Amino acid sequence: MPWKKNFDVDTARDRAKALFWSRGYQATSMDDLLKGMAINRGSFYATFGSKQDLYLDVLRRHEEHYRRGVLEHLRTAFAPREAILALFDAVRNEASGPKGTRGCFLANATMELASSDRTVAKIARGAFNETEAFFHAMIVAGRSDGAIPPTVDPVLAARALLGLLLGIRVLARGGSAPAVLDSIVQQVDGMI
Amino acid sequence: MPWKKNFDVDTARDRAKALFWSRGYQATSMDDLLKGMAINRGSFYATFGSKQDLYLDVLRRHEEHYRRGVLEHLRTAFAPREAILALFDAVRNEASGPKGTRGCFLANATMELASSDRTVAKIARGAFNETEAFFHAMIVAGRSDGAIPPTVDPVLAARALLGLLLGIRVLARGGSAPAVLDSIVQQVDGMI
DNA sequence: TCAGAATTGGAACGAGCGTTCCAAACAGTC
DNA sequence: GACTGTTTGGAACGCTCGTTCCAATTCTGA
Repeated sequence: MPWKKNFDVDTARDRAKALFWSRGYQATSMDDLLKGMAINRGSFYATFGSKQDLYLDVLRRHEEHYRRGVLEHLRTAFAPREAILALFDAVRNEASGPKGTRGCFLANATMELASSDRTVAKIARGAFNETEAFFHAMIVAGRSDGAIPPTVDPVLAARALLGLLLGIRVLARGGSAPAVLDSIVQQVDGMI
Repeated sequence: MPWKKNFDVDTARDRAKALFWSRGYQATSMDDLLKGMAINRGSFYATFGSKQDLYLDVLRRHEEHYRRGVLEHLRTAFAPREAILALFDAVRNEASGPKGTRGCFLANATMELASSDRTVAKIARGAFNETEAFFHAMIVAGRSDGAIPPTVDPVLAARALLGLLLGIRVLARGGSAPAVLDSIVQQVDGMI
């Protein structure tokens, strides 16, 4: 029997994700990756295939585990209206923190690659749709339990919230003042 | 005295802008540029300095002439409330058209380069601030002329509108359905 | 008509890219 | 302790990148 790799695949992938997240796909070179992941070329190609394979793998995992997990957590841990506010709050806090200019992994991927890479475009579209569906479901439920006024149109509001969520990320990546992000979160509070 | 260039500098720059806009900075190679601009290396470097110089030049011109021009036009051609709606309408229409996936030049530049290039970050920040100021001024004026209810907070709403504007662009670049963009514009109508 | 000056086209460069390849190192099995 | 099959580290590859350089070309002013 062969021996096991002497590095942790998940750890290496997480480090790669951090690099892709803050620098983007093209601006992250193989040398950056190898140094950041603390492995070398042979191990990299044997384990992850190629730079592109790794990126898509990271993107898919982010999308299927991280993002969905967050929404699922919000769905179960909060009342509908509070789930929406908690999401915006979390994004605001993250954007105001040290890693703020990383923005949103999915939004970054969309802006950089969606117009040239169909796989990325497809993943992004799916993520946007699911997030919109999350907002929609929360608004419908919130109207039922009385926390959200019935004047709020679920379809319209859900899409507007999706737009605001992405907008916050762009502003964050551009280094906007936290006060601007605060205002948007406050506006969401008044909107639903 | 020397002779004149036998290509039009402005035309060439416009063509370069189109390329940068749809593909981004890094993904546009020198060969792409030379072919698209229909000039050759010597002329390029003699006229525009370098790829980076040209990009920053294009970005600055877009920012100082195009974007400011649009806002100025809206300011003078429409009543305050209608100016805001007209802006969103224009963005929606552009995003639904054939060039929709280009997104917003400024937003694209921010996402791709603001975290690594201070000049880009500075230009973007300025543009965002001016756009926010435009919304703020229109809301204040709209409240004065009665078109916008006094319950709308100028600061909060202006920032939310800025967020929505950028969000629309991200969704557009990701290839979202026009109906989603329509909904957001509709939501803006109800928001102010 | 000719000298002067800037443009033009294209060859060439060095650097960096992602990737391939392979000998050496190694863990587990017989 | 030799065999087996992977992993490992690093040299090397071919390609593309942005840029430089220069001889030929082209137009203007004298």
